[in-house]
Amino acid sequence: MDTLLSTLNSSQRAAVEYIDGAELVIAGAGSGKTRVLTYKIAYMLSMGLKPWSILALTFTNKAAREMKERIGSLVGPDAAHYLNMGTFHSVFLRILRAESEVIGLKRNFTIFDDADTKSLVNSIVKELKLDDKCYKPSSVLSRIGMAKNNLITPEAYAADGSLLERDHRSKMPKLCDIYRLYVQRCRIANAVDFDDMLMYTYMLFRNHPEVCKKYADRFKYILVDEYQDTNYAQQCILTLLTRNQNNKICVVGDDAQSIYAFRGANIDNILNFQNIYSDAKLFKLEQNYRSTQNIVNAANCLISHNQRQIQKTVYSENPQGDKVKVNVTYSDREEASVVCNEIKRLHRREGVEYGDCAILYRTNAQSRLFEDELRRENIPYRIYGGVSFYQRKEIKDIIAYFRMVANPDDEEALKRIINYPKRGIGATSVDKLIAASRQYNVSLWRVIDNPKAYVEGLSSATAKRIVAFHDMMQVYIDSSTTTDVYILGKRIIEETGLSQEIFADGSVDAKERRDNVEEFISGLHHFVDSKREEDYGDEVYISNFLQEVALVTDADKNNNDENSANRVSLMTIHASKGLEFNTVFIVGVEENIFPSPRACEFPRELEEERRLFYVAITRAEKHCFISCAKSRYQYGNMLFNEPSRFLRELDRNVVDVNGKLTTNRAEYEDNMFSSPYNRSMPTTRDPQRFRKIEPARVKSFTSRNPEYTQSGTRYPQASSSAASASPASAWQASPSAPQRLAVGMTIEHQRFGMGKVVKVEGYGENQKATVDFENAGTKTLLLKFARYNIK
DNA sequence: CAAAATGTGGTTTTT
DNA sequence: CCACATTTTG
Repeated sequence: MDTLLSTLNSSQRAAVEYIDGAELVIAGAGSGKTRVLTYKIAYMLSMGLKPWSILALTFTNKAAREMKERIGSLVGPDAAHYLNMGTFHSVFLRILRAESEVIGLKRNFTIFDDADTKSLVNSIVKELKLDDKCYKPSSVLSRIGMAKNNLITPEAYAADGSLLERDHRSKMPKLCDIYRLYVQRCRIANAVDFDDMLMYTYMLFRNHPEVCKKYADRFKYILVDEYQDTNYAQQCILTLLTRNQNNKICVVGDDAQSIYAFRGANIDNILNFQNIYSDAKLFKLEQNYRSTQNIVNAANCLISHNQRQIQKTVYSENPQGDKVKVNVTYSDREEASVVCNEIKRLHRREGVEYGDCAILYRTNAQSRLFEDELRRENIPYRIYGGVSFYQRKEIKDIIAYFRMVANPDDEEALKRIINYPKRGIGATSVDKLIAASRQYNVSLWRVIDNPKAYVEGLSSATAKRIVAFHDMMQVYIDSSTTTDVYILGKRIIEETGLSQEIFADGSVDAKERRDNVEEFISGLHHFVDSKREEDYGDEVYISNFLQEVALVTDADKNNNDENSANRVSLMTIHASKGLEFNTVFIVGVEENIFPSPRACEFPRELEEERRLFYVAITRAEKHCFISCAKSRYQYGNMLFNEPSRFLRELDRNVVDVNGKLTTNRAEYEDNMFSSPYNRSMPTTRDPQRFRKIEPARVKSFTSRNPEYTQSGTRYPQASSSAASASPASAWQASPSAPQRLAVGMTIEHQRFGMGKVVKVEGYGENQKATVDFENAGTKTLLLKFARYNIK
């Protein structure tokens, strides 16, 4: 242990060795924060603390896993295995599961993800007959989320005048009603959302002191990483577990890197920590080991413009290094080109690997131009962010089946799959079922158990199909506690027709989806295997799988495989938190982008943007390039943004500026047409646009004018006999055909080509056929409209 | 039912 | 411009 400690500097060591009480560690960027945390835990273990009495809370699962590994390599894997380590959400979810009865949930409750909560809000808004223009799910959910993060129940919300007034002002006076219903629906569905995990934990501990005591007795020492990004609910839970119980707490963070206020994080938690824990000892880690002096100085210079912060002096004893370079370009395309050229130059002349470079931007939409340019230049790159694996439709469909098996009351899951794959339960029927579920205040699952009893005027054919669906799911539910998730999962995918749906479609587009499903199934296998190993041979059921999968995200994936090796990284600044790169490009540093326009109204939010910029700069080890463009396309039209105010805050002693930090449109236009870059660069954009002629408007006129576009080529279906000369008429107009169509026939479809009829159902208007096409996969056609010939 | 056309709206994001 | 939802069309 002593040799371990001797590798730390004096302040790091002091922070590690203090284990007598509340502790606040302010860890400047690149100051070895993770090292301090891991060594501290190792130190506590060496002092005789039991691993299971330590609780370490992190921001991401990945951080928890890595820390556990590092501690394992310090003190041996056995002790590390017994540490309680994870995100707030994963740790508290486990507790909620164990104590579910106390808070009135069934143990098998499921978790609503973003799509579920959005869909739930949409249906509530519709039910209350509110205007969905005013009540956009995103804004409704953000209000509900804020309420939950601040531990405000629907009742408290309805009683809070200032909240109501605010909702009134923003044209959402019924928000508290939506909130109340939202909570009610979640409970009926036996489901929790992400914010509930914190709020329910708080309620559990506050309302049931004996339960709180039980966990407080278990967690003698609590460590919290990234404390600057915790919210009020998290802080309150910690208070219940520590201050009132005399447990030790150590929080680590950097107020200058608090960048998640938009989702509830409260920087006051770290700023006021010593008010809550008056005896808390403060440690500051101020030596930066990551970056050159110039980079550290530039970052310090920037952040000094913030008022609300804890005083500290971050310094570096690394080489001075190059000055941070600021480059003003004329256009967004030029910016991309300049960045790529610089990457190529560094690669050729200074031996900087592609994998050492990162391009950081404020919003995901900015990645496009860089992507294009990197591809054109054959520079390998990797984009972080975007749609994650578990967000893909095909994967979510499978998981919806799993969720329903684990928790049949899960209404969002049920709605998703009751008619997918198609089983003849249309939207109208589903609406009736849902209405009945509201009317009788029972879950949808109860209703579909006996639909005729709840719903008037349901055709018996439909009722039969609904019951068939119910019974099919019931079989899976019955085997879900005896059959492991891999076996049952495969059965579900095959028997419900999901695999048909995905694998029958031979098109190129579907390839990726098929691959995803394959990957998912092999992931299931892997999950079962590794879980068995971990838990010494226990069976692994669907519920076990769901419990973990709900909290897994792409950011947790290890990106160290050869696939991502040595590629330029592209990501938002938010996603770059905690990472470091030899060379960093911070792009699009312009007013209206960075800071974003919404942030400019309030000083608090502006300070957060500045911290975000601080995070970006401090990712860099050796080289930091900042750029902004004087013109840029956004939403299809040209913008002329000023360079960001943050750039003017950077002292010229540490920053080299290439170009002027002011601009206006006239100046832009002068330069645009004289710049050699813009003349030599072939561009798809018509320079005429700069002269304010709107070619788009001309185009839209033609496409919106049916007489112009379509005269002579299209005829209404009803008069198709009159159109016998047109090419389309070579295809049989349907109405005469359906009676003659039967299973086993081969037809030639106008668009899909040759195919074999595998199913015919319905009568008259609604008759439809399922056809297995040679090249286009299996399709269901409504015969009223289909154009085909019988062969 | 499925594809095409039209309309709309648009930070950051992890759990 | 682009992704998504809704409407129209065959």
